[in-house]
Parts: sequence; C-alpha cells; structure tokens
Amino acid sequence: MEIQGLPGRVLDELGPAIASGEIPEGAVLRGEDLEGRFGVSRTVVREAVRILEGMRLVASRRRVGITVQPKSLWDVFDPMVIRWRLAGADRPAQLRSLGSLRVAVEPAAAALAASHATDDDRRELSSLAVELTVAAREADLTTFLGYDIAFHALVLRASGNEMFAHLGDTVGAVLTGRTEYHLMPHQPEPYAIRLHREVADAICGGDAAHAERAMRTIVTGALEELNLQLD
Amino acid sequence: MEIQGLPGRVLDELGPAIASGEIPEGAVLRGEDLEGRFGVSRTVVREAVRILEGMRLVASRRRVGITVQPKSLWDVFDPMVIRWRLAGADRPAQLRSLGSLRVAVEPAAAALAASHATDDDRRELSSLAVELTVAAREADLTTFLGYDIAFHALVLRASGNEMFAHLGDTVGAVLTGRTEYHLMPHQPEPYAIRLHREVADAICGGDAAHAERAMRTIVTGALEELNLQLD
DNA sequence: ATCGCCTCAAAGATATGACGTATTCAAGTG
DNA sequence: CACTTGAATACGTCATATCTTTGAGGCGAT
Repeated sequence: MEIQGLPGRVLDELGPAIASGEIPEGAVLRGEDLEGRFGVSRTVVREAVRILEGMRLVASRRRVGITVQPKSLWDVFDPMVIRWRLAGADRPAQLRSLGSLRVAVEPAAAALAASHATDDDRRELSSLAVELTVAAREADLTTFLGYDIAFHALVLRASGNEMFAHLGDTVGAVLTGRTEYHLMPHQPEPYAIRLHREVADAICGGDAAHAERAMRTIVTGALEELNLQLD
Repeated sequence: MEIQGLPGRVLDELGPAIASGEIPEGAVLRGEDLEGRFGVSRTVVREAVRILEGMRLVASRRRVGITVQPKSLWDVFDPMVIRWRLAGADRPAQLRSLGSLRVAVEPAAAALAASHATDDDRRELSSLAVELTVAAREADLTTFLGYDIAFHALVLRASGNEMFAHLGDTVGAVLTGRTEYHLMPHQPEPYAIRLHREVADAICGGDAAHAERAMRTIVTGALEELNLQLD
C-alpha cells in the first residue's frame, strides 16, 4: 500500500503537511531545502515531489520552485490524499465529504449487488451480518468495527462496479475514523444493526429496491449522526 | 493538467499501454530497457515509474523489475487513469463504470445543489439550460456538448461537495466519449433537454427532491442508452 | 517617466558514473 | 531431499556535471 524506500519517508512527512494545510496553498518549497531537511539526495526528493505532482498537490516550475497547488486542483479521490486529510486538520471537512459520497454511492451499490453478487458474496454477506449482530450484542466495538468495514466493502465489491469497489478502503477509513472520533460509544444502535441484516437479506434475495432503501437508511443515518458530532 | 518534461512523454506512452491492457497485468518491465526504448536517462524513467507507482499501476521490486499490478489495485479514480482507459480497449467497461457512478452521484449532487448553490451558480445554471436548449434545437452538436459538459460540471460544483465537484472533468470526458461513440446522432432528445431545464429550475427554486428526480431520469436514461450502444 | 529589450542568475531538468542492497536462483553440501 | 550459501541481477541512492527555462533587474530609447 505504501510507497517504498526513502521517497516514501519524505512523502509521509510532506504529504500530510500539505494535505492538512500546514503548508498552505501557494507556498513555495525549494528542492535543495528539502534535500537538507530530510537528509536525502536530489534523486529521492525529486521522486517524492513527482509523486505529489501526480496527485496534483504541487507543481514544479523552473526558476520558481515547488509550489503547493490550490486545494481545488488536488486529486481528492487519491487514497493517500484522503488518508492524509483524515489524519489532519481537514478531518471534519473530509468526513463530511465522504459522508455525502457514501449516501450517494452505497445505496446504488447495494441495489447493483442484489443482481450482481456471486453466490459466495451472498453467503459471506449473510455470515458477516450475523457476526456483526453478535459483536454488537456483546458490545465488542473493535470486532464490530472490523465486521462493519468488511460488510460495507463487500457490498461495494459485490456491486460488480470496479469504481464502487475501490471505495471500500475509503469507507473503511471513514468508519475507523468515526469510531475513534466518538471515543467508542457504549454500543452500536440496534436499529442500525437490523438494517444491516436487512441489506444482507435483500441482496441475498435479489431484492434491489429493498437493499437500496435499507442501505440508504444506514448511510443517511450515519451522515446525520456525523453532522451532530461535528457541530 | 499534464505532467511536464520528459517523464511526461514517457508517461504518455507507458500509461495508456498499461491502462488499456496492452501491457498485461503481471508483465515485468526493466528500467534499463525503458531507458533504451524512450532514449532517456535513468532519472527520467525512474520519475515516470514513480508516478505510475503512485497510481498503483505498477510496483517496482529489487532484483525483479517493474511489474504491472493487477487491475484491482489501480487507482481507478485517478483522472489520468480514467482518460487512458477511455482512450483504449477498456473504453466500454470504463464507460459502464462511469455510467453507474453518474447515476449514483449526480442526483445526489443536484439535490445538494438545490440548497447549497450560490446565486451566481443559479444564474449561470439557468443560462446554461437556455443555451443548451437553443443549441439542441439548432442541432449544433459540438456547441451542445460544450454546454452539456458545463451544465453537469456546474451542478456537481454547486453541490458544495469537493469530491462531487472533482468528478466534473470526468463526467465531461464521458459525455465527450459518448458523443464520439455515437458518431454524432441526429439530435439530442427533446425530452432530455426538457429535463435539463427542469433540473435548473428546481435547483434555482430550492426544490431538492425535484432536482434529484429530474437528474436521476437524465443519468439513468443515459446509462440505458449506453448499454444499448455497447451490446 | 514608461516601455521594451537584453543580460544574468536562480532553480529545476536531465545525464551519467559509482556504489549500496535486497532478492532470487542455483550450485553445493549434509 | 532439504538446507545453506554465494553470486548474479536489477532496483535504490548518492554525487556531480551540464543544460534549459524563466523571472528580475538594468539599460537605453522614445
């Protein structure tokens, strides 16, 4: 998942600093300064900067330096950018954006999954729904989080749409972030749990409309709760 | 938009070759071979490869080489990857994926726009809806395409969600691709045009439900038409 | 005083040689 | 046959040299 080697380490410090806004839009970095700051060679700095350039976080121009691009140009769907922003000061805004994205995508994915899921997918989905219920009843939040992430990722994957499928990790990051943010509340809401089972049953039974409706209830609920927390 | 310099030129050839499947998953490239093939130095090849690595199209391992990653790992939301796939053999699959994504996202964006759009947004949206109608009536497909792209991009931007906003260019690429694919059909459907005006009016009037419904009709219609064309 | 051109220097872009290091594959050994 | 070991390989990193672009300041003419 991570970028390897020294450029990766440069990236791990520079990326979050830019994505969080600590290094503001319009700021200019000099390659030579970065060499000194990280104690690495030109080669390494250049490769790290190239990757940031690929994400449109920075642009490099002769005679000027490496300038941080305006946020509106960033590749906000890049998993690394999302992770960096979730870890920094932009976290509330990023959670809100992702919340709306989930509301848009996950119901559609659930509907598609009802007709596209393989038999294995359906079996695993049922199984996950059961384990989810058990973990919730036992108030085992860590285990619950794991199953919840797996559940949503599976629905996205089972939709048969590769773009939806790739949002699985991102949704996982949101759920993790949310659990951390709430500082581990007592217990997942029983109603939300029942909805997860409903989604699983509807997908297994091929009922697209029902799957979509139940999933929409889940994600809109999550978004409302999020907005309450963030205000 | 493009990556500058020699790495950019390497990327322009290597990226499409990988994204289109011409260089298949699992294939191994050697840095030294690439130097010869493109007539550039190690530096340049390495930087280009780093960018591809950032998109998860390839992974570089010692003693092995640069291996093309399985498609399931690609950053399918990266605008460059999308463009490359739309230009190559993967075009039908990419259009289908994007079609479903549009169905999920654009209605949600329209609903949000109804409450989040600025006055300027609303004015411009109305104006675009009118110009769209005129261009359609005159069967001026090129002009129509331009306004259509601007219309959908504006709705996405006016939603106030940065992630939705960033799909504007992608949707534009889809619309362009669709127009090219159809080899310029006679005339945009009058019904679809009326729906665009409905979306604009609903957003201007703050009617989120109506905007969402009309937009959903537009994008589901586009998806159905696309599926007809691709079968 | 303003405009335009010219020169120079700053900073990235590219090329190249040298060396480091992980990884694979195969030969060798018990 | 399993395990160890060593050498070959291809990427990783560093250092240096040179090229290219471009911004800023100076200079002169109008």
